[in-house]
Amino acid sequence: MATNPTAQEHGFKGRGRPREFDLNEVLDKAAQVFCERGYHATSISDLTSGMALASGSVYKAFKDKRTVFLATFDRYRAVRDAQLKAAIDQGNNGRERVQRVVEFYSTASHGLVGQRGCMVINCAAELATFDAEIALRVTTSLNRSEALLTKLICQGQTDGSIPVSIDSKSTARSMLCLLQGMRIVGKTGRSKKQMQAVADMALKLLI
Amino acid sequence: MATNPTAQEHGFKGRGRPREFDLNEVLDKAAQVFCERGYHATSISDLTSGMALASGSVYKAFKDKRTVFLATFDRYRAVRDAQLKAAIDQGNNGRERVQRVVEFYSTASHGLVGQRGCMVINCAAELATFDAEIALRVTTSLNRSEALLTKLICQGQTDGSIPVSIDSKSTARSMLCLLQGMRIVGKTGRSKKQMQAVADMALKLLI
DNA sequence: CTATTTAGGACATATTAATTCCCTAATTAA
DNA sequence: TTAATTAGGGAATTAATATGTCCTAAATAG
Repeated sequence: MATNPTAQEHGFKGRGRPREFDLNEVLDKAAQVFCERGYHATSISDLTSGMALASGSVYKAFKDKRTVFLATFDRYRAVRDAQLKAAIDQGNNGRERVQRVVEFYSTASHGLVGQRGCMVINCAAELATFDAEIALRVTTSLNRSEALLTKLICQGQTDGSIPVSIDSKSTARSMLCLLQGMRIVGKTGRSKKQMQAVADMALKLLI
Repeated sequence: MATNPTAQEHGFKGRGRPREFDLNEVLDKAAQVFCERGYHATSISDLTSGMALASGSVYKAFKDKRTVFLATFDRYRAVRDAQLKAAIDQGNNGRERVQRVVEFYSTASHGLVGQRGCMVINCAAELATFDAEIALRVTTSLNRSEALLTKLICQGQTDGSIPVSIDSKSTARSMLCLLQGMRIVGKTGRSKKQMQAVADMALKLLI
């Protein structure tokens, strides 16, 4: 019978009342709260209002606040990685793909989204010396970004769009620093034009 | 009459027992605690053990936790600015001075100090969308760093060590992003050699 | 319909952390 | 020496909040 459409979406099987909310949507809302307030300053009531869920429901879906956070972190990264991949796929060679990445970050580093900041970076700052498991996720995330950049640079060196004279690994790491820094500086209110100029400058690293 | 040497140091005047500890030393210790644990996760007892002061003494010297934090932040910046200035003064022209700045950051972005991270950046991440007064200080701090870089680049353009063809402002902003990013990435454990390579790459922005 | 399962939200509790308070000791001016 | 004053320390207080527990209503399979 499944008159509740959301129930079908989630592939609800057994009897009983099906879940009414979309888990991913809820996690996306949680990500906003965590980005704005950080981990420790976020209370359960901040989460329940942000997620539009009652506390009982939160505790039914997750063990505790930390579990909500970890799930939110993973979801945040999955969404961002998908967006980034879509942007990269629009580039026709290594250099253009790196360019797309840089543009992606400059877009994310201004205005309201820029002010909210990146959840990975915020975690690195707030929790890296605090929670080993979260630190590991942050490190993994940054390492993957660095590896992705290295791959794109190598592609460019193969297809001729990036000079083979540069060291792909060091360049990728420098690029990573620049990108992360953009998101930090972007929290303090820079204009779209200013961050675009930074993105253009970033490409100097590829020479 | 002033048998306690510390009393004289602090210019104690009236009658009564003089302060026994050095305020700056205490704030330096507090900076370590705040860097490692962030603002919200730092309890007063974390502070008292870190500062080697009892809670009563902390509240005699400061209004509340936030006041301790603001004083710590200001002290942190003063110390770091002095160190940075000393490094800059060793450069003989604009380019060399920028180089010193970049080296200063690469040194700070590895090992234990690197893992602890920069208090300004950690604050930007944790408190920028949370506490307006702290956000203002973070913004001011970053703006000053950007202005300093712009000044050094202009010096280089005047003394001929940096090409006049580059845009000093955009370059300074990009450099700022790269430097801040180094401190973020440095939190996740990079080697001295790796960060030095990034520092070398950073100079490509000056071409 | 009936049994079953889940959301929602109010209420209770227990922990943790910020702040206050008070007592003692130290220091100094007179 | 004495009175005044202030620092230091830590216990006590208070406030916040994370977490756990109900109960009711809703939805569903059989």
